[in-house]
Amino acid sequence: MSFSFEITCQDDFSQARCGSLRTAHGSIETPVFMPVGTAATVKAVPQDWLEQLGAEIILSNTYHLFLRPGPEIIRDCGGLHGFMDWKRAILTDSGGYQVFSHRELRKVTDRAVEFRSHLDGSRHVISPERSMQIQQALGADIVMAFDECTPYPVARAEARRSMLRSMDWAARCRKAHADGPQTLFGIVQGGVFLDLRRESLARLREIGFSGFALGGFSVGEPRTLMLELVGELGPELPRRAPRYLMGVGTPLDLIGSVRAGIDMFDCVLPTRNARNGTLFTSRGKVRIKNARYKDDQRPLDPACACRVCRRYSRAYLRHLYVADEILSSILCSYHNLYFYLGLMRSLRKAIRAGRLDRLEKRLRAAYAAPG
RNA sequence: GUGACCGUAGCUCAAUUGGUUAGAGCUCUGGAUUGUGGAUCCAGAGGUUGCGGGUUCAAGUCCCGUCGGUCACC
Repeated sequence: MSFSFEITCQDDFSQARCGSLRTAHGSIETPVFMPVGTAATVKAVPQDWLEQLGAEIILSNTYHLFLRPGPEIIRDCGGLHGFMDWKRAILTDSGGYQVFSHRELRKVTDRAVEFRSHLDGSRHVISPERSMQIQQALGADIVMAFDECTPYPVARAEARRSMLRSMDWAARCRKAHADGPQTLFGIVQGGVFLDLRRESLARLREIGFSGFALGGFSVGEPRTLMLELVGELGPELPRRAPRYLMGVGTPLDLIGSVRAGIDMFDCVLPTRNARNGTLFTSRGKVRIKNARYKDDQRPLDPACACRVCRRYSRAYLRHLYVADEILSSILCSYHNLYFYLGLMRSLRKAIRAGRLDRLEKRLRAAYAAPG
């Protein structure tokens, strides 16, 4: 058995819990944040820096790797682990989300998704079976079912039709999933309709998965609505399996969802925002391109112990960003991941100490709306 | 020195035969970014049209002078 999940601590005051996820590539302390490495790289962050940051698992993407360089090449290079020389755990997304975000390039039927490559316009088809096949070639420790991400806003009837299609696909993924070291997670859909979400979850439980994800959130719905739904659904997800909220989120989203019993997250926010000059600090967001930092010699976040904050000034970081220097992305991405992974460490610690409230209060002070 | 051409936003340029409140791109300033298209989007600021006269109901546009620039010729 190369995969297992053990709950090591349950918070007395909320649904939050700490756990340990075991994979063939090491164990993972939860709640965990998975940096996003779409194209077999967490953009601008070398693998050994990721190790230093304490990342125990990263996410990569079936859609992008399927188009380039192609699953055969990666398989022949020893799977994603060998290809990118990453010795810790990897989760691959199934490509379902790209079907959603590249809406204009696709055609969805019950059987499969036809789409045109965003790179060269070439035509391709991905079915649930094909997604499983590709993900097997990529060789991640955790693979996701191929789903349809329901957009927002959406009419209830359409949300149900979409959810049922995803559930049918989930069953096909289960069937197509080969025995081996990889483990398969199912994805709850149903838009913003709680009863549809429950129906989706019931079907997934029937099919049987080793982990359960909430998909289709943060697609434009009000943030409070998402947190409300996650607050309801989190505790209803199977207690003894890992619970994964896909694509989320901001620091406040994370803590709110952890309280609802979520164990796993991924989000492009820390890395994408880093490249766009928006940095996460203990005092809230810092937009390093702002003119006020032009001659600011203080560290980005005086309370942060990362190598960027120890060594460089805001003035220098701003200069790198404004001058469009490569080092800007590198340093900012490193810092933002340091912040996110540190936040997760603090969350785990707070759960064990029963002090989640205090941490949330502090975060809220820094990140209260708007932003 | 003589002649020709040109002076419009920080930069590069628009603006119908003279016709509303002189526009755009870039830059600049602020914001967005949630299972990543190294992408993109939104908003804002910025002008005595080199300067001074004149003609006209009306001048960035026509005329005169002046300052500055570029080129050609002495």
